[in-house]
Amino acid sequence: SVQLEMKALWDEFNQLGTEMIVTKAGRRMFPTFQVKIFGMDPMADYMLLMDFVPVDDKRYRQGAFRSRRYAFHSSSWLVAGKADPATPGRVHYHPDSPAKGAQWMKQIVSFDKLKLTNNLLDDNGHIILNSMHRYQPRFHVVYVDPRKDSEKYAEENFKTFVFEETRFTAVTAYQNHRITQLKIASNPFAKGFRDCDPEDWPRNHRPGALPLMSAFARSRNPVSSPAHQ
Amino acid sequence: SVQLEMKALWDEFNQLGTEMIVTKAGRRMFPTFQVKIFGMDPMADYMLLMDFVPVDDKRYRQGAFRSRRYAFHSSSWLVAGKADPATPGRVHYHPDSPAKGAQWMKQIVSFDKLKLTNNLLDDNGHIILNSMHRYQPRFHVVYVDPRKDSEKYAEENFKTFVFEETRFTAVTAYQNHRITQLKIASNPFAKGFRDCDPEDWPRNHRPGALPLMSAFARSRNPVSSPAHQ
DNA sequence: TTCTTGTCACCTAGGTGTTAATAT
DNA sequence: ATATTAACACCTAGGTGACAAGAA
Repeated sequence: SVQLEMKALWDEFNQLGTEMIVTKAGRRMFPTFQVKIFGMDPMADYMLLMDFVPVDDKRYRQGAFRSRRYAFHSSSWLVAGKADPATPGRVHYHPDSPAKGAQWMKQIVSFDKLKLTNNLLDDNGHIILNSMHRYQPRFHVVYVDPRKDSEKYAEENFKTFVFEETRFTAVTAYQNHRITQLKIASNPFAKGFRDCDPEDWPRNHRPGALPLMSAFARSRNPVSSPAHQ
Repeated sequence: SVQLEMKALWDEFNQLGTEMIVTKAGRRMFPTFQVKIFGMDPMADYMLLMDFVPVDDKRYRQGAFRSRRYAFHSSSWLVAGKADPATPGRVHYHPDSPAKGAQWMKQIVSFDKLKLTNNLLDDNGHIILNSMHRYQPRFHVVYVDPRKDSEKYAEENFKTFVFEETRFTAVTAYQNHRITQLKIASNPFAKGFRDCDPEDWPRNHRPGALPLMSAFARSRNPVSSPAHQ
């Protein structure tokens, strides 16, 4: 059996509609997909891997609303048509694969080396996704069968785990400002964009508590004026 | 067969008498021990590991000379007595072990995670060495024998490689100023201590060329006065 | 006197969202 | 109008030798 780590954080994102950035060079996921694993044979070898399947066959686009002077993204997604043709999906093997069950079980397994890209020609082995499409991460455990004719038993040596709260929309830029703020509030690498209570997160964070979000406008670079032509 | 990487740099250090810093928390080696491997069975599993054996049974101490106002370390080592009793030496498994021969051979194998410590009670799995003693790094390749009674064949499944130019003295602080300067000149992490030709190293470095060393005295923090009571 | 320890400024290496410019 | 890209400031994380103080 498998237990999703940081489930509370995943839930919080999922409630807003999780978005993951995709870039040409590859971008890590946040939250990172991490699991605790139970019930393996400690002495047997296993391969751990992830892949990503489309949640539906739709392409999305952003709804928007407009103030007197500015246009803002709303948090609503509109269906924009049929999904782009999906190339055969890549898989990401956990870099420690293969390893013994004992090794996998003795600590949290983290897929923090996994990167998402929108570059169809990527040759870095990253996961290729279409922007503005929704995806479901899947986690697979493969028992390395020592028998010569192990192909025959592929079915029974293979187990898949799906956590629906890890679903997300692939984007090249964040569409929902609340997602942005929650990322800034919870990802240590985005600490530079926080503007309040540097102590209070994530140490004292409780799932029920209100996220420490700032107002819409944050002019970190007051030199440049807002773009509105 | 195995080929030592950065041999020219190792030779340059070895000519001066290589020193490696040991600390309580653990310090990496520089140069890093890296090898290219040839002639493995691409489909077989191998474990790669290193250990460190005393070169002799001596403890060393520094010779010194004295100017009118300051005492300097010389580059000469004096025998200071018999070696400290050696605890059973630890080994460092390359973190990718075990892996297929094909995997090991397709790129340089680097032991950059290996750390040296002088803390006899270290529980981080670092290599424990006695300061002021000389050591010879050794590189071992272990073929993972799939046979049930593999213990019987331990001898033939084991191969050791020794590069004498990687010998060094473990120290808690550098003794030979030329070693310090060569480390500063060639280790990217010490770039902050260079004071000349930031372009010229290591890009244009040739084994025959003179190392880009600065003079003895370098007062980076002019606030504090030199210690000479 | 000689060696060891802990702290520090200064780096490498790379993960963030922002922003302006560009592409579609 | 909307989506993508590339450069950037600002972080995390951790590897350097210098230095002053402490230990043997």
